[in-house]
Amino acid sequence: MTTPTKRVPNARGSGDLLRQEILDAAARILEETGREDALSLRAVAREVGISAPSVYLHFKNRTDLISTVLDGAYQALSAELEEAGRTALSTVDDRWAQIDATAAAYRRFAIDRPRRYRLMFSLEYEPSREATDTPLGAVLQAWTNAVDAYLAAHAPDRRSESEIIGIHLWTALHGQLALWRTLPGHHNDSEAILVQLEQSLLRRLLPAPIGRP
Amino acid sequence: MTTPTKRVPNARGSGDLLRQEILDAAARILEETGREDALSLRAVAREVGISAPSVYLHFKNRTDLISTVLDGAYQALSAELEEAGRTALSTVDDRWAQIDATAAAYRRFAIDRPRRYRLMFSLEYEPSREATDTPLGAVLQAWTNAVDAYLAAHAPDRRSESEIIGIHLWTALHGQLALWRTLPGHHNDSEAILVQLEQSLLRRLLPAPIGRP
DNA sequence: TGTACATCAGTGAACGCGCGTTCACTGATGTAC
DNA sequence: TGTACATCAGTGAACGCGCGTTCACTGATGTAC
Repeated sequence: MTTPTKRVPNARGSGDLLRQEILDAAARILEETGREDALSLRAVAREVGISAPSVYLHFKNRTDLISTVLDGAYQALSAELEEAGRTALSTVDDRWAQIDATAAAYRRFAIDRPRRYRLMFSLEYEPSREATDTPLGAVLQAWTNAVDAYLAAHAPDRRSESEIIGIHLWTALHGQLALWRTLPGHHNDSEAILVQLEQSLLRRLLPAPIGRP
Repeated sequence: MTTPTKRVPNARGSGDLLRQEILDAAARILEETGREDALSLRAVAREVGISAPSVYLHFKNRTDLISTVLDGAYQALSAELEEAGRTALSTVDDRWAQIDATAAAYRRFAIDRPRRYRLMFSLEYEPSREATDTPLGAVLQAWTNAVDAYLAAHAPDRRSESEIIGIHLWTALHGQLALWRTLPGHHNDSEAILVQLEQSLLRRLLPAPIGRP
């Protein structure tokens, strides 16, 4: 239905508009249309309504486009994790609730847009840069922060373990998200088993809260 | 260098020979040649030295070929896990060593042939069948068995947790294998950090052995 | 105020590639008479 | 013992597809004189 005429060029100096449109389209594909394999440059161009070569005006090549998309996704993830923790804390002022909310936010992020999550962690497009100080590093940081806040409140003598426990939480929850569909009891595809596993894991990896033996 | 002449057909009634050759070739590609994405039917045919259509004499289509390869891989994995546990047990008669050996075998399986492991658990080719009684189900069973043997020896009152702890071990180790390259300290790509994480996880998820407080 | 020109944003056609699958075939081997 | 024939294992050519990337281009807009 869209007229196949030429796109009206953006005003001069506003070349960044199309760049953003391209990234938005990629996000949309990752949410809805998605193919079974990764994003294709042509599919993104089609979604925006431009010709394929136009993408090269804004990205060096397909790899560049994809890693830009991924950087945005990692940033969105760490932001959502931090935000969820903050909100929980300001609502009920409970460090356990903070961790719990962080885990739930991570689960939602992965389950609600599975294609995006898969692309993020299939890791064919390796981070290549050093882990810290990187959008991906910020994801781990969010976990470590939540754990550290919890330990500070409930087990101050174990704060040296904040990072290792943060790593355990992240990697273990990622593993659950990758494999839960293959577990017995996954029938009808309900997330119930996933929530159970998540709770069980938190209880096993974190020291019990003070005041609730 | 191979003569591009026609392949000498197998003797009558031995059609299964080629079928096995095809599966072997797929395994070889998954170990060495491997492309960045999944196995292609044509690549497998090339590796065997036959024409692409010949594959259809033995497999319904590409999906059928791949899921046959995967079934074999799941079986190999669960067999290696059980074998590692048995060997450790007969060598040192120590239930902790059994679990430890199982984890190490899992790590080797994943690290030594990363492409195979990725294909196995990228799960684009969904198991579709019910989880138990399936090659994939046997993998979980191997974990549960190892944990149950350990609990029977060291914490008999917690044997009801064998399955859930088995699931935690499996999913958590899978998560570590998926993400360890993105963690800080992974520099020079050494597995050291992975081994550390693995040990740390086992200590945190399993009750301490009797007699070693 | 008018005009030549540079610049910018974007296009259409084409390239060569590997893919899964289909089709009609070939040629050796075993079997029936 | 000889021969016609069915069967089996495998082939070559072709299909239509979507892909990433390159190329020479177009046409509107701003700027210099």
